[in-house]
Amino acid sequence: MQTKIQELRKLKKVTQNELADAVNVTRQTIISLECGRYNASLILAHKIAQFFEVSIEEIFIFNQEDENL
Amino acid sequence: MQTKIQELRKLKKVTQNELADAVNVTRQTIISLECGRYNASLILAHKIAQFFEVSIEEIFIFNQEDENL
DNA sequence: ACCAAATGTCAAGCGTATTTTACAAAAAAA
DNA sequence: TTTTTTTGTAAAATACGCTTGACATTTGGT
Repeated sequence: MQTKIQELRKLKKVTQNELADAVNVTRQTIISLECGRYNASLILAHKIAQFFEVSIEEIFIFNQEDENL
Repeated sequence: MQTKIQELRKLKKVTQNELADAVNVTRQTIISLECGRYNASLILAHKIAQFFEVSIEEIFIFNQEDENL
């Protein structure tokens, strides 16, 4: 699962820590999402999308390899 | 977390089993989602949205009580 | 070159989404 | 009414998102 989190974060000039605080998770979680290590929960995805004022589909990129849960 | 899964499913005249098979999860998972027992993963949400040809935001309804992960 | 902030890695643990199996109730069909 | 399909419930096991804490590396400013 790829995401545009890092891209949007740099556009908005926000640090990992600031984003983590804003959506109420650990910095670790942000790092892992940016590095594509695992898939966010739906609610976290929604919070991040809200933070950047875009839709979930605009941030998270689904490819065929993500067919597993 | 409320969803419109049941509503869309009945519109499309699809059984829980058929939907479960289509998105590659157990029928239990569909039941639990329809009953709002827990929150779907992002990928599952995406697959369900794709199945019904709508956006994630059109199916899953986020309310303030979902502020926890 | 130095210092501090930002980013990254690793490993153990907790909570919860999802699976599995088996069975019960309701609805539809015959 | 009987049979089959669909929907629901319950409990135990597994998988994985997320946390915590400690430490390493990179980046930028002075």
